[in-house]
Amino acid sequence: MASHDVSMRQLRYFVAAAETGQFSQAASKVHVSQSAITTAVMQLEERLGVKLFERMPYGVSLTAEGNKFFQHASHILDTLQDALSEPFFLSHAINGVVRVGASYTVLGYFLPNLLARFKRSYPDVEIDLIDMDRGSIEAAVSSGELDVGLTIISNASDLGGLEHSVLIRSRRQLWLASTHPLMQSASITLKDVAGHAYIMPTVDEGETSALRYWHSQNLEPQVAFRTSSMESLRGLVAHGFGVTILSDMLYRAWSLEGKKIEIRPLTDAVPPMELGLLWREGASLNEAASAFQQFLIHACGS
Amino acid sequence: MASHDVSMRQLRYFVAAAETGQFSQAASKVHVSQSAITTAVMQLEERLGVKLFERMPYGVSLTAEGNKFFQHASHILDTLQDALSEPFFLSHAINGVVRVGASYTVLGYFLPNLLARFKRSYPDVEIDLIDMDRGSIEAAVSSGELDVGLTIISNASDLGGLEHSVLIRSRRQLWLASTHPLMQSASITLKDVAGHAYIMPTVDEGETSALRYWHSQNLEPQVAFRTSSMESLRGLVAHGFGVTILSDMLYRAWSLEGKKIEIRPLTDAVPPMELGLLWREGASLNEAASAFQQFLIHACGS
DNA sequence: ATACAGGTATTTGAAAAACAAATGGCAAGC
DNA sequence: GCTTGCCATTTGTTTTTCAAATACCTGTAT
Repeated sequence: MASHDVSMRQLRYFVAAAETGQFSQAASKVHVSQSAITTAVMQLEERLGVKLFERMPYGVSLTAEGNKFFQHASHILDTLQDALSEPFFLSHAINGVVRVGASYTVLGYFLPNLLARFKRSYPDVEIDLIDMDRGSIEAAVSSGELDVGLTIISNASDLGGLEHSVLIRSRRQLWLASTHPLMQSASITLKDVAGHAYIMPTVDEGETSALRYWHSQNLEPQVAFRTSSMESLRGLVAHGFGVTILSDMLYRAWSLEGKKIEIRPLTDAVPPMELGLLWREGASLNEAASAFQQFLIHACGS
Repeated sequence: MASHDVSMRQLRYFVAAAETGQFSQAASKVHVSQSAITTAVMQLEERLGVKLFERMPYGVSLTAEGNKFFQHASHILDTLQDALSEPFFLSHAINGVVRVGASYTVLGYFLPNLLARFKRSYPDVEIDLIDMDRGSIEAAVSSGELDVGLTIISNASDLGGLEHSVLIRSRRQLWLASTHPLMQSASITLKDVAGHAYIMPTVDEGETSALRYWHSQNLEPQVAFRTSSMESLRGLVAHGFGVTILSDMLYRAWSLEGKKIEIRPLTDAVPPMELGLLWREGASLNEAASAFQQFLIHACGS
């Protein structure tokens, strides 16, 4: 009587709720009534013996345990989608090696899940993964040393000789501690942010890409720290030493020490981060590389 | 009207059927009636538009597509189990590096899934994975160069100074092509196998461990090929060039070219393969290594 | 203070899904 | 040709899921 089994339906509703931050909005996203979401989440919480959401007057927000469960749940739904949408026939026949270059944040935040999923669908394709900066990746793809590259394409100015496809566009938002004064503001502009200590990430050309939109509004961030470590950045933000603006792809709600990091949209049009796939113009990819390319495009498509 | 959503329940029933090879046996395994299994599998087949099982008079057997779907489905159920059974509280706080040594087949066939699952549960633990032979792993664990080792423990004779825990016992069975004459026999002994061409795997001490049980019955295999490549071995078996005896852990129903490989139990008591975790006697593991150890033991437990 | 607006929780009766048990059909082995 | 051990189908019951209405809770504006 304790553990009515967890269902896909519950996971779908839970994930929708986690993604939207509101039960009612989640309800319309998955085309059911709000009570269905409420009930499903309650059943999950009962089954797990853990509160998954903190109920706020304006919606809900994941607890630490909820956040963890969210990782698992999304992974399950992703895997299910792979299982359902695959071209059933050829994938087992494909083998070979794909040489992939990826830049730092792509490697750490974007690829791990997708690689594991790819491997499950194409068990006989070997991925040769190389960690490089954007410039080197572009050069190596051009010269044919790499089959494909994965970079933050919005940092690139000229991609002569390379074909590309944008895999995800990830909105840039303000990261801040729950206790930060800006949490009070209903809406936040870049000018508001300029009045507070800023933590400048330096990985993957973070500084130049940030300054591009700061300068386009004739503003200057008040840089208090400069770091190439995402972990330390998270810690600094969580403890209220400053705020930063980064893409949702890099966002994790919790710092290593278990303090929550909040995000708020910026009303200025800060351009989104674009992560893209590069390959050599005109060159025909081998079968394995082509499968990898198609897989990524498809997995990011919906 | 086409796509009544796939449910966990269907996946559970499907996986049970795939594992047992009989709907009726699967039914009793998951404590439902046989018609429930039939219906669930039919719904899946309808949803996917693909036949998952070949119905035989003595049970069912996965099709190529079914086998593929089976990989995904088991992964989903594993992930769900991780999500439900985790100690929710500490895992996010744990970070550090675990140095793991694993031998060839362990690395290729046992670890990939588990590593991905571990990473999802403990995102801040880094696994430093090193490919070594059994002897070197035992030495490196003894000396403290590695935190833990993963080896085929049934090959070891003496583990002085090392603690160990058997993670899985994997039954050794006969692999053969669907067209092989031995497929006709209702029951097969080692002596029967001695009358046919044998393909001898040489990886991970395959030859010495095989000869151990051959010689204990005063028999000698008729070795036609000797190979260190699992891929070529699979191809040779699938094409009927010979048979081999290997553990279920290494078994995959389909060769790279898409030909099916069958397995049959041996009526002689061929000892199972034992895969074990090694660590240094008396040494206290660091937090990350200990989490890894516990995770493996738990994940293999049920 | 009070009303309101935006959220979540609860109740209720109807619709759909899942179930077990019984029955039917099919093929292999005796 | 009978029996046995499978999977498939049918049937009526039980359980789950659902939407809609309503209650509730909490900040905000009046």
